[in-house]
Amino acid sequence: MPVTMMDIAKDLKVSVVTVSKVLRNQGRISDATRKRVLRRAKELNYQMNWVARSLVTRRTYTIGLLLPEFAHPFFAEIARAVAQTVRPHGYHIVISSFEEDPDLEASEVDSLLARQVDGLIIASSQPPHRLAMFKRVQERNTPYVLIDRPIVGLRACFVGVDNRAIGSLATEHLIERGCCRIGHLRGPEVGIAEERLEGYRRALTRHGFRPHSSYIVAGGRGDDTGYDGMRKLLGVGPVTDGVFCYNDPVAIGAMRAILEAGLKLPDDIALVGAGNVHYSDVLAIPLTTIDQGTSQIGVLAAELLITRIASKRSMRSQKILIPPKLVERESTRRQP
Amino acid sequence: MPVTMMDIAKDLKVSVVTVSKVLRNQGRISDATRKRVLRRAKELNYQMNWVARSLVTRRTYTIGLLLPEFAHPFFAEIARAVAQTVRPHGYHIVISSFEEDPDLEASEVDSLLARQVDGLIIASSQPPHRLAMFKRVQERNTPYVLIDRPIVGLRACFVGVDNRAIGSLATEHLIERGCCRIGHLRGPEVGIAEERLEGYRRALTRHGFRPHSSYIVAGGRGDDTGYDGMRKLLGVGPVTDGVFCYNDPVAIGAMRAILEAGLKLPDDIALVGAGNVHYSDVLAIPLTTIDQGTSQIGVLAAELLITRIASKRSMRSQKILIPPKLVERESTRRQP
DNA sequence: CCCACTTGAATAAACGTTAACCCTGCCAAT
DNA sequence: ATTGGCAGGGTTAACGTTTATTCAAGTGGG
Repeated sequence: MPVTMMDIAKDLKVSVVTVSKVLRNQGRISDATRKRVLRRAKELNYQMNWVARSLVTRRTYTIGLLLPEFAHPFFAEIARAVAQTVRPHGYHIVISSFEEDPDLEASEVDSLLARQVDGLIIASSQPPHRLAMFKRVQERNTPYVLIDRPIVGLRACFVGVDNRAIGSLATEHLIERGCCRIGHLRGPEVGIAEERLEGYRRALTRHGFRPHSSYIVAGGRGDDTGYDGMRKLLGVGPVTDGVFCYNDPVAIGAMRAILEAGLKLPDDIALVGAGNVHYSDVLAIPLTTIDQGTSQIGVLAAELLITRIASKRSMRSQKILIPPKLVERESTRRQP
Repeated sequence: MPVTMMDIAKDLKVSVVTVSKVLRNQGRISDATRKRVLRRAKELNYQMNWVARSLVTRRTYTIGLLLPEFAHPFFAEIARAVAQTVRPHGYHIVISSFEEDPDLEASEVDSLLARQVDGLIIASSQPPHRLAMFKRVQERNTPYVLIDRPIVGLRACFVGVDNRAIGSLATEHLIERGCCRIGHLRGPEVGIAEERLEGYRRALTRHGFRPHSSYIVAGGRGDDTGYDGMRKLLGVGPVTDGVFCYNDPVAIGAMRAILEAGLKLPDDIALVGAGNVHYSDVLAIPLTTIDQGTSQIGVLAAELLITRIASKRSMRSQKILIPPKLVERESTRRQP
C-alpha cells in the first residue's frame, strides 16, 4: 500500500531505475527529469523501503546493542551515547537486554545476526572460555565491539574503563584522606571486580600498607549486598576507617549500614564508590566516586564499530582503556 | 557469504521452497526429507535472513520505540518493560531518542517507518495541534501507541498514568499529615503538569482549602528547577508546611533547598514527589512519592500494540489510565 | 559522411524468501 | 478403465530495491 518507486516511475513514464538513481544522486540524469522525480516523490510523500534496499545492498544500517539490563543507569547512559553517536551516520540501533543470562545473550546475538545487523556492541556475560557465540559472529564477518566487560582469550575490539586504575585511584584517595585501615566491598567473581580489587591491593602495598583479607568482603552489584557487606565489615576489628566499594549502588547500601550503626560519615568511616551514577550527588551524604567515563565508552565503541563496518578489510582488533577520574564529594571530605 | 536456503537445497537436491516449508513447518513434507533438511540446516549453522523474509511477508517483527531520552530512569524502565514484553512474541525493538526535539522526533518517525517497523510506541513531544506526523503514520496503517504524554485532538491509543489522581493523592496525603499551607512546584507548560496541578487544586478545594496562586511556583523537570523553585517558595509568607513536587527530581532539588535553609524535613516542611524513581529511598531523607506504575505502562503499551498488529481490522482506539499509588517514606512521616 | 564519444535513459538480473499454483504418482472407489 | 483424492513435492512469480549492462540519440572532429 505505501508508495513505491514503481508508482513514481509509472506516473512519470520513466523506469524505476531512473527514479532510484535520482533518489540516490547517482548515475547521469538530466536536470529536468531529476526535478520531476523529486517533485513527484515529495507529492506522494515517498518513503524509501529500507528492507528492500537492504536485501540488495547487504547493509541494513542497523547495529545491535546487547546489554545485561538497560534499566541500570550505567547501561542506559551507554545506550544513549551509542544512539546519538551513530545517528548522524544513518544508523539505528536494535537493543536487547538479556538479564545477565548467558544463554539468552547467545540466542539474542543469533537473532540480531539473522536480522542482518551491520555490527554489534556487546556488554557480554559469557563465562570465560565459552567463545562459541563469538565464533559464530566472526564466521559471518560481522564486526563487533565488546564494552565494559572484557572476555579473556578473545581477540576482539574492546572499549572499557581501566578498572585497576579505579581501584588504585579510590584507595589512594582514602590514604590521602588519612585512612589507615582501608576495607573493600568487592563485586562478583568476574574480571572487573577482580581488577578493581587488584588496583586496591597495589595501592595499599605501594604506600606501605599490608592488604588484609579480612578487610575484603565478597559481594555483588546491588545496594542490598552493599548493606550486608558493610555490616559484616563493621564486625571486623579493628574497625575500618575507609571503604572502597565496588560500585555506587554497593556504596549506597554501605552508607545505609554505616548510618544505621550510629557511625559518622566521613569522620568515622570515609566511603568511595565507583561509577558516578547520576544521582550520586543527592544522597544523604553525597558520595565520592570514580567517574568511569560512561558516555565516552558508548561514543568510542560506536565510532570504533562504524569505522570497522566502513572498512572492507578486517583491521587489527583494538582495545581502548578509558582513564577514570576521581569525583570528590562529602563522603570523604575530612581532615587527614 | 552466509548460508542460504539455496545452499541447503542444492546439497540435498530439493527445491528451495521445500527447505522453506520445512523451516516454517508448513505444507506437506515427508518426515524423511524434513529430517534431512533440518539436519543439514543445523550442520551448516543456517540462520534465516530476516530481511528477505520481511520483504515478502511485509512483517519485520520489529517495533519502533521513540522516547525523549532514555538516560532518564523513567523511560529506561519503560524501555526495559517493552523489550521484555515483546520478546516472547518474536519482536525486537529499535529505539530512538529525540532529546525533546519535536522536529527530530518527526524525522525519526519517518526513518522508522522507512525501516518498515510493524508498530510504534511513542512518548511524544509534538506540540498540540501539530498532528502531521501522526497523519503520516496513520496513512501507512502502521499501528502506534502513545505513552505517558497524551496528545489532544488525536484519536489514538494511549497508555499513561492518571495525572489528576497523582495530584490529588499527593495533596490529600499532605492534608492528612496535618499540613495546611500546601505549595506546589509545578512542571513545564504541558498537559501532564497541568493535570497534576488540577488534581492538586481539586484536592485542596475538596478539603475546604483555597488554592493560592503564590503557593504555585512554575518550574521544569530537573532538580535544579526544583532547587530554584523551592527557594522562591520559601520567600512566600506565611511559609508553606507541605509541598507537592511535579516529580522526583524536582523534589530532590527542593529537598536540597530546604535543608540548606536550615529547615527540618518533614517537621517544618513535608515533601511529596512523583514517579518513584529507583533511588528515591536512598536520599538524605527518603522521599514520599507517587508510584506511577512505570513498568506497567511499558507492559500494557507493548501488549496493546501487539494485539493491534495481530488484528487485521483496525480496532477502536483505546486509552488506558493506570491508577497511581502512594509510597510513603520519611519525607512526610510526622505527627498530624 | 563516418567514426568515436558522451549523455540520458532503459533493460535484465540479482538479493533471499514466501505465496499461490501446478504436477506426478499412487491408491481406492466406481 | 476411469475418476477422485491425497501425499509429496516442484514451478513461477512476486516483494522493492540496486547493479551491471545495453541502447538510442546527439555531438564534434577529421
